[in-house]
Amino acid sequence: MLSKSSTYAIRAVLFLSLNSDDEKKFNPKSIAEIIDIPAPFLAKTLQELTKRNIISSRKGRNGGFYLTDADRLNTMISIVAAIDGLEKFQGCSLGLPVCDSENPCPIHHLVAPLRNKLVGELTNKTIASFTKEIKEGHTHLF
Amino acid sequence: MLSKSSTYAIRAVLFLSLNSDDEKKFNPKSIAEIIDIPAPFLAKTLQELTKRNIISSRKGRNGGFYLTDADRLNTMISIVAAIDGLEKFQGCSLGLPVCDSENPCPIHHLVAPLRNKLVGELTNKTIASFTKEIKEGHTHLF
DNA sequence: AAGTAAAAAGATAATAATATCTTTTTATAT
DNA sequence: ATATAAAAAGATATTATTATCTTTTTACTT
Repeated sequence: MLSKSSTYAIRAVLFLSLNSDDEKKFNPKSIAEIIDIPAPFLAKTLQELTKRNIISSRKGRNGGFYLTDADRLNTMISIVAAIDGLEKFQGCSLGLPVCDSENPCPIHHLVAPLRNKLVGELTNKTIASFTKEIKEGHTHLF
Repeated sequence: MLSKSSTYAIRAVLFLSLNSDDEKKFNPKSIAEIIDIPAPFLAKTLQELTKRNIISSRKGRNGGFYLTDADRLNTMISIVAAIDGLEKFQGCSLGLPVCDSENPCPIHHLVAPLRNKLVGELTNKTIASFTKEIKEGHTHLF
C-alpha cells in the first residue's frame, strides 16, 4: 500500500508537527533515534520533503528540520506524493491496459472504491488534523 | 497493493479457468503470449500454484496447466497468499510495533476497514465466481 | 572574520523483487 | 522400450527499493 519510505516520512512529519516549531528544530539523527527508523535514509526523505515545501529546514548552527503552521496545512497525500508518487493509486490494479468503470477488470469494482476512499481521505485531511488526533489521545505514534 | 507476481498469477488463473480443463491444457509460454506477461516468470508462478494445489498440471507429452472444477472452488485470496503471502495485509500500515483498534496509529482507522474489506471479499469469492463475472461480460481480462 | 554545527548532496552498498535462461525429471504416445 | 513434449527445478541477470557513508555547502554564533 505505502512504501517504507512513505511510512517513515509520515511518522517523521507527524513527530515534527507535534514537537517542533520555528524555535525548536530537530536534526535527522535525533528524529531517527526517537521514532526508531534508519537515520541516513530519513535524512534523504526529509530533504525531499523540504525541497517540495512540505516541511521547513534551516542550515547551519542551531539548524534542523521543523514545521511551521503553514506547513501543517499541507495534506497527508502530499507527503505520499512527494516520496512514492501517486502512480500506484492510478491505473488498473491488475495491470490491464484498458480498465475503468465501463470496462472493468475482475477486481476493479473491488479495489477502485477502496483506493479512492484512501486517496480521498488523505487528500482532504491536513497534517494539522492528524496532529490534533494524536494530541487528543485518539491515535499514537509510538 | 498486489505485487506484479500476484497480478500475473490472478490473470493466468482466470485465463485457465475460462479456457482450460482436464482435456485442454496450456503450457506457460502460450499463456504468457496470450495474456502478455513474461513467460519464464509465469512458469515459476504457475509451479508454485500447482504445488499449493490451487491449479493442476500434468507433466510429459500433452501435458500443461489446467483447472479442474475442484480447483475453481479455491478462493481468490489463496492465489495472493501463495504468491505474496498475507503479511502485508496484517500488522500496522505505518510499521508501528503497537497498533490495533484500541491503540490505533494515525492511519489505522483509515486503512484497516479498507484492507479488511479487500481481504474479506477475496476470501469469500471463488475463482469460479470471478470466472462467471467474466463470462457474463461484466468484467474482462483483455 | 573564523569556527562550527547542521543541512544538502552525492557516492556506494545491501537487499528484495522481477525477469530470463538452462538443465533435469517425468509422463505418455508411439 | 523409446522418443518426446512439457513441467519442474535451479542457476543467473537485471532492476528497484532500502540503507549507509562521505563530502560539500550553508548560515549562524562568537
